[in-house]
Amino acid sequence: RKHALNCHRMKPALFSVLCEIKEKTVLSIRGVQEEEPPDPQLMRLDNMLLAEGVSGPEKGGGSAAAAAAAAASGGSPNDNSIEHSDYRAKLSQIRQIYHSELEKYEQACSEFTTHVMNLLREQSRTRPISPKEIERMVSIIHRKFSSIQMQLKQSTCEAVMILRSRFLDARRKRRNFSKQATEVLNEYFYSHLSNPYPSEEAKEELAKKCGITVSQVSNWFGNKRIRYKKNIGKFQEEANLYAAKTAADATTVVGQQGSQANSPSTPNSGGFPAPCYTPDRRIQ
DNA sequence: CTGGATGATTAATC
DNA sequence: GATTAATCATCCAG
Repeated sequence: RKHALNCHRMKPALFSVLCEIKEKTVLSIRGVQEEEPPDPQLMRLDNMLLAEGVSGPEKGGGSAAAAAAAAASGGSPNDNSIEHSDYRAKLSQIRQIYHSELEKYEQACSEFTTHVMNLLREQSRTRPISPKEIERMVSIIHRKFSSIQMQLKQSTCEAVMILRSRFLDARRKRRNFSKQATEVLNEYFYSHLSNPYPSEEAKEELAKKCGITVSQVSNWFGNKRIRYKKNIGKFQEEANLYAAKTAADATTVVGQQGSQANSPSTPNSGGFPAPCYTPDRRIQ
């Protein structure tokens, strides 16, 4: 009977009528909000992944990328190249997982889609299913899968953020300055105890001499000032040591005027907000 | 392992 | 923008 029905000469006409009715009654009701604007959240995630180089174009082989990055940061031979390579290794790991997952999803999606399409096409022989409806079904499937993809993107973003905070946050890979660097910094600090605020030029000078950055010099002085002020007693010994050191230097290079009142025997007990406020105001 | 030292970050302040 | 004060995260000597 089925076969007889399918072969009936009125069947195509009947089919199209049934499809039309169905479209009018069911599809038109739900098909109102068909077009949704691109999700801003998804766009944000996409942009971030792109910026991090996770979802972007394949940037050559791993070694080539490493070489390029090394050349890009080749200006200063800092020892953070190891950390960077570690960071990039982890990042590429994330990237790999992301891409394989994405591919898996895409494959599953297309598989599922073709499966559903075949099923619907098969059923359309006995049931009124218009091509439009199949199309709709496909778009529904795609939307579902893209929401899954968004979850993947979200979790990938999270992983990248965690990685960043672990590697790029310098606090986590703190190295103490070299002995001579702290020597130089302390020397400056204790010889300018009445006004331990190096100018920009002085900071650059110190940075160069210590092999650190200007902001590191600023950090050091910020920490030193506050910690000295907080417990002057604890730094007394150090103060005497460096006062003696600079005094020795002054004796070797004769001709130093004593405007600073450097008294090694009686160290300044008042601290640097000294009673004798020495205005060394610099122009900004 | 633990506590102090230390470099870096952050919120508040000027 | 610079500095302070508090805090974080790590280092390191004991």
